[in-house]
Amino acid sequence: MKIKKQAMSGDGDRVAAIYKKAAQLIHEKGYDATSMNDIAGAVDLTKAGLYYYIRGKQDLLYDIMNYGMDRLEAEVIEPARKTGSAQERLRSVIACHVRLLAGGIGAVSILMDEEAGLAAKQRRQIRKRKRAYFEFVRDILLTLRDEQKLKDVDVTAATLTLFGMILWLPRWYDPAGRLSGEQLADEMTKIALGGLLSTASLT
Amino acid sequence: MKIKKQAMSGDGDRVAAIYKKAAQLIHEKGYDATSMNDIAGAVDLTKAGLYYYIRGKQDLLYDIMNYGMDRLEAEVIEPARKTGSAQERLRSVIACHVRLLAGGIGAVSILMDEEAGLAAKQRRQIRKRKRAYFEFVRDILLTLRDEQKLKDVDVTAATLTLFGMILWLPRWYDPAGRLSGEQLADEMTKIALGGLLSTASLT
Amino acid sequence: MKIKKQAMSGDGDRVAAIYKKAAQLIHEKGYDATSMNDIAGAVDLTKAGLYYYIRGKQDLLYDIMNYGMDRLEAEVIEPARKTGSAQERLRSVIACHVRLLAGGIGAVSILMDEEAGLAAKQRRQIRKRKRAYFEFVRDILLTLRDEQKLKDVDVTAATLTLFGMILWLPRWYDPAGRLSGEQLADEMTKIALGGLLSTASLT
Amino acid sequence: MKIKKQAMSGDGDRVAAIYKKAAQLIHEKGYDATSMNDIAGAVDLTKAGLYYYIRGKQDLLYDIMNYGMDRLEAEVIEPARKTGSAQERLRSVIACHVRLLAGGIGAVSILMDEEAGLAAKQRRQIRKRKRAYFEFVRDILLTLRDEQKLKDVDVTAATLTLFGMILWLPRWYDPAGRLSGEQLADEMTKIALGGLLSTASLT
DNA sequence: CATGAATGAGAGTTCATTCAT
DNA sequence: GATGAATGAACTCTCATTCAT
Repeated sequence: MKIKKQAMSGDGDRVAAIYKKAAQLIHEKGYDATSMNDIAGAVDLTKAGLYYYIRGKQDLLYDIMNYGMDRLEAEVIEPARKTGSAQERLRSVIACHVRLLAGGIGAVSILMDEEAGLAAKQRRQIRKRKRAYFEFVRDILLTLRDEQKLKDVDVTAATLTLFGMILWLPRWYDPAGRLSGEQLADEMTKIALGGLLSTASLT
Repeated sequence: MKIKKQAMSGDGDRVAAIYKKAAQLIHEKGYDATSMNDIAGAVDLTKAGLYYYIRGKQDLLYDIMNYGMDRLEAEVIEPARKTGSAQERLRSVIACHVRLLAGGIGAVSILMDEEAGLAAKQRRQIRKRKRAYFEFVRDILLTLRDEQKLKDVDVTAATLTLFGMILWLPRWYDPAGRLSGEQLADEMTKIALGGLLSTASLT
Repeated sequence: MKIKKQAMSGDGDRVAAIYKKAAQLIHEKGYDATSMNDIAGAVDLTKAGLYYYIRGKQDLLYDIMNYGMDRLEAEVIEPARKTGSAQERLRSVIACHVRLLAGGIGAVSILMDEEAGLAAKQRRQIRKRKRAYFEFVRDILLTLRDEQKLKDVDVTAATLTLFGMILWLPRWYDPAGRLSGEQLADEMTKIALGGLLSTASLT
Repeated sequence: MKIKKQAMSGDGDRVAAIYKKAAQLIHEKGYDATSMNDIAGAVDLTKAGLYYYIRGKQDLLYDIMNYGMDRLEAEVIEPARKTGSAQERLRSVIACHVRLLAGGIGAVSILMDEEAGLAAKQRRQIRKRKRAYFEFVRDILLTLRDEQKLKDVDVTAATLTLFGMILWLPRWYDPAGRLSGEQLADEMTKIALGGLLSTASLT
């Protein structure tokens, strides 16, 4: 008995392929500039055929973003949650997020850029999940502050500044370039921790 | 005799008002999602009336971006160029750029986001100017490395990471919020320098 | 005391200059493709300024066409009317019309091409004048037939064929080219008369 | 298996119907004055629906003109090429061209009128084909001159005058009128040959 | 006389979406 | 499952025309 697979589960599912290509195209050209025709063509379907698999352009974006958030939670938040100290948790978040983005998964890269394309209700939903991630990281910084391991900075601003470093990455990182994702994760962790932690706690 | 004013000089010029509002709208909704109707309505004109002042949507974007680059060069690069040490130059760049972005000038915020809307020839022009800014900052880091004041990081990646911190700002900063632009400049300078400079050179 | 001159009378009148340039532009690019801006620019006026002299685009076309008909009547019909024999009348019509067209007067060249731009009422008026010219020439052929000087052809078709030869001229004739208007008038008269008159009457 | 039909082949193809109606409308009202809405309405489609079949207005015109040239070459040049003497070749060209135009095929009637609507590259292409036709006919006249069968006229001017007679036809000929296309071809051949050939060679 | 500013109407074109087959 | 055909709505842009100054 065939069971309908979870979207974008990575198996042979046609839907997964559509989501992947769509996410990639949207990452490259932007949501508005990516037409259903572009997407259909990229997965060898006609525009009409595409609609057998998806409900509409907006829903496609919504699904992609939710998939991106799934990955983010699974590969950034979950590992960090299992990590002992706040400092290690922060290091883990940064390194994992950088690694994830360096992986070039369109769905994750898109996350912060294309909210405007969503319907109001969907946007609210996605924002809630993003906010949870933000709070998760901010809480780490708050803990670090309590442990007097944080530089004397505004915690919210610091969190957002940290996000900037990380989330800017899809704009310039070339997986085929000089630095591997792993190396980049190292470099950026170094910079970010250097920027956030008090000098004393950097050893 | 009436003299044609510099575009976006901020005076009563109608064109300036159009550029300003357009930049703001494009910043808020994105270039594609901002229709000429939106822009016209925002400056109390009909769509057709708008075309009395501008040549077309693409040219409008191009003009706005060039204006944004003008401001960037005048208010970030120029002051830094006059600054003595590389370390001070870096501090100046960060603080000035943050202050400029915190000022909420749409034209500057847009700079990094809407390149796709430009014609090929225009894009090349804008890219050249952006590249010059990137090189300017990268050169500062290179100098710092020679002076052994830089952490042991890949200079290019570090420059781009620094840009991420700064350029992400328009996504979240609220001028009416808790932190003034000046405060934010301080905070972010602290974080950025902490992340980039070797521990020894931080006093 | 200044007296309002007849439009396009050839003197220094501003209106005359407008008509002339407009006619020329319309001849070159077609009525629809010629914008009021084009016309205004060609006579060193703004679009708005143009409207001081003319009532509108359609009326401008109408006036130009009437001027063209005036010239046609004065320089083709009138001379022919004063000519003795039908055969000489025909020769005169052909030669004069060719000469007129070779003169490169836009208003005359346009006559047969831009009727569609007129309002219904204007079109009817212009058509009436054109029809009169057609009848005038056709009557010459009818007379020639009675005199047995015409080839055995359908008179209406012959008249229209004759018109074709002549009216096609503005499409290809270059006043700066090899043939003068006078020479061309000779050549075309030779061909046309050869085509229409019975062999016997050609001497 | 459905095979894509040749455009304008006259069968049931939708595209063919569009080309035909479009050509007809353009012939009647001119290219500029014919809107995509007009064309769409004439084939019972919406403006948007029309774009399923064609690439754009300019390309539509280009395709129509090429089709017109195809017909001209097949039905005027080809038959003449197979004809023995130059004199017979000339007679054939005139008669065939007249017959073709009398057939009321919009695409052929348009050929000489709407070049201005084409893009530069397209115009060059169409001009090349027209020029070839012109040269073909001019060569016939040159041959006739060598055979001393031509009146003493400028060959280029004579060719263009001949074209005038023929190409003017769509302006006035009514297929439902008194004269059949066949009759008209006879009449016009008589006139044209009478006009061009030396008296001696007319028998 | 002439203009700067503005507009309503309409142009060509694209696009997400639908539906019978 | 997938498509060819079609559409309504929206978009960018142009143009003839007007009017206060």
